[in-house]
Amino acid sequence: MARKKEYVEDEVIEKAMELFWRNGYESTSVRMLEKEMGINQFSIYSSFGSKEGVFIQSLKRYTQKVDELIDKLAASAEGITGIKQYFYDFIQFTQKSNINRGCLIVNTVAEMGNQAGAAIMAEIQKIVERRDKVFIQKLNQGSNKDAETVNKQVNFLSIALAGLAVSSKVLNKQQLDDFIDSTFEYL
Amino acid sequence: MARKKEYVEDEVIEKAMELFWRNGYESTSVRMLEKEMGINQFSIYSSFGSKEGVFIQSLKRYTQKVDELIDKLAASAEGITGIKQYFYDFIQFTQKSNINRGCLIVNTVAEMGNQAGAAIMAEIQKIVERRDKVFIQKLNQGSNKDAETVNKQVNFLSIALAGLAVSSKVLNKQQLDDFIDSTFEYL
DNA sequence: ACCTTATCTAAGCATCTGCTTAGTTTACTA
DNA sequence: TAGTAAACTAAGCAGATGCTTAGATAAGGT
Repeated sequence: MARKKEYVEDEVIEKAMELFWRNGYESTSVRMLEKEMGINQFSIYSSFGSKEGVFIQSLKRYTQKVDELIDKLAASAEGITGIKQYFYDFIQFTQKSNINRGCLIVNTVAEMGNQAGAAIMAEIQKIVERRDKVFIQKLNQGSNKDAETVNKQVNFLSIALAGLAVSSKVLNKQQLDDFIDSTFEYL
Repeated sequence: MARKKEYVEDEVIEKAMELFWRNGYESTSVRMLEKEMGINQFSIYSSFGSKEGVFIQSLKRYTQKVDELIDKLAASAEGITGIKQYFYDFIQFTQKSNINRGCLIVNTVAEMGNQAGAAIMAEIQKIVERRDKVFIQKLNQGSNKDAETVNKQVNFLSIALAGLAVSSKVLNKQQLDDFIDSTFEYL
């Protein structure tokens, strides 16, 4: 009946994600996407509708990757030590291939703040909520803190992780590791 | 002999700074600067050379403002409590006028990472070094920790502050205050 | 083999980007 | 009051921006 797509959408989104991750949303042009994804602008628009559409799919792909890290934490027998390991895993995840790209989610918050479109906001909240849920679970493991305390600890870890993500763009590994050490010293 | 400028450079830079602070470097166009600064593009280029030139001057103006907060801390009799107050002062400083603009320095790091031009990098390092110096001084106040401990604490505070700055774009005051509480709980 | 339908290429759209330049206006000196 | 030098206005530059569209190409059912 009709012609077949010459590309797999998941594969080209992976490449788009890398580009947005490195450059941010605004600094990534459709021409750059075209080159990196290896498909024509027509195909980009017919598959994803708009530049923002490509970005949202990239965010979804990104959250899938972060989900794997969260899965590992959730499956771990450790409590707080497991969360600490998540921190280490996370900075390793962001620094693959010698480029200081930070975290796509944190980068996006920094770039768009609360002016981000609803679909983007939704994607960000989704990953944050899932992560916080597992953090809470791990913080409760083998102790009986009240909900308020745990809540405050999750809040602390969340903002600490954001700091780590931005800072990873300019600081060295030692400084990041030291920060993680300090963060978990009294937790 | 010649005509007078109809604007004061410091005054128009103040407005440029506000714009960069809200929107970031890339998302701020020369046309937007023209409107906000209230002067023609010719004047912008004759006074500051380029868009980057305007940005660098904006950074300098920003660091002057942050310097006032650091001055207050340096003048304070308090040690660690003084640093905690600096954290509160800082989030208040970023949130003037109900816009969640975060911190211009942290925003710039998030946007450009280590790809920032030398002049921009220099300006960022200048303010960070000055702040860290005062932090160290305050951490040493009334205690005899070894240099390594203090160094690690400054590193911790620096990254925590970055986290606070990004997070201030999407979190509420209670969450930010709770984070500050947690940060200084065991320091 | 032919027709339908989706996918491809590549050129094009209006608008915006950072920056420049020709020509006018202003202020001060001589 | 005439001359000079800087600062103004506003039009314009080439190239980039996000997105669209006309026409060629290919895959399958009949």
